[in-house]
Amino acid sequence: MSDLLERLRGRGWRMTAQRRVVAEVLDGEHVHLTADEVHARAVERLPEISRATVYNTLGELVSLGEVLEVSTDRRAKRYDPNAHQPHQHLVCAHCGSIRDVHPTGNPLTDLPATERFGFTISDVEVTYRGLCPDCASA
Amino acid sequence: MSDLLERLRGRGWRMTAQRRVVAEVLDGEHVHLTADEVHARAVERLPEISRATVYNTLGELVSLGEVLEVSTDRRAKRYDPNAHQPHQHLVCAHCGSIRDVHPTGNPLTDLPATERFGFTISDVEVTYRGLCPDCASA
DNA sequence: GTAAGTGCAAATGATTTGCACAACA
DNA sequence: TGTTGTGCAAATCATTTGCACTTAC
Repeated sequence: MSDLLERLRGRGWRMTAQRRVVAEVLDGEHVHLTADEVHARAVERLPEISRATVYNTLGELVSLGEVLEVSTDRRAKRYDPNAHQPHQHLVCAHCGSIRDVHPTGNPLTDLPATERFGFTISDVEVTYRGLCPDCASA
Repeated sequence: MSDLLERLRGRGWRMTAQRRVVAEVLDGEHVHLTADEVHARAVERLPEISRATVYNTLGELVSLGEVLEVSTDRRAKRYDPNAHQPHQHLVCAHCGSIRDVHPTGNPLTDLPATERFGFTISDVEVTYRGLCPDCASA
């Protein structure tokens, strides 16, 4: 419960029914949804919301830095509302589901200059891959 | 130069001109190509090769475990021929290019049982994000 | 000779876009 | 009231597929 809505309002984000619903669907989730899943849940609360609006809104939240875009495979991108706390991802190799896990004292692996090939590094991501309980038992 | 061709022949992979060219294009690369880039380079050597064949062949190399599929964003997947040595990736947030970097004694972060949420973990990936020299200077 | 690979073109799935209409500030 | 957001439908991009043809073994 990080009160995404609160933060957005504080930033002067123009509020509409559709935007509120999208933010509400995302807020506090630790299992990340695809744009289509967000749309499906949004429709439950606001039947006339369109897919395009959900895509636009998600894209906007990403550029505001309030939501992270996570792509793990060629399937749909997933949206992670926990852009604040540093965390890692657990990804199911079979169904593509993603959930957050929290840093366990992992040494923020640093890359020596000789291995940077001129890149300016701004972020390091750690992803654990495996099977989620549902896929493992199927 | 890991001689991908050698290994494939050794595994009894049915060889054709198209498959040879695809394997040759990938072999030894440390900067990873998209399917379309592989196709473009393959066409230079074998003008009549089709995109579908390149896709088929790449998919096959992936299921043989000889090539790794890397997806970092919603752009095209990229193919990494160094499925053997463990390594990490350096990704340009702007143009999407990817290159290998080699482990620098980083402790393969382990995830405690309490943070696994029932997942069976089989792999850990580390990705460095930033800007490549070209995009940084642009 | 025959199973397997290839090319083409059409199909698919996720996401984006153009544009007329509607609604927040 | 004017700028910004919304919905629809059509467009785009990467990738996959169906199917008749060709080829490695």
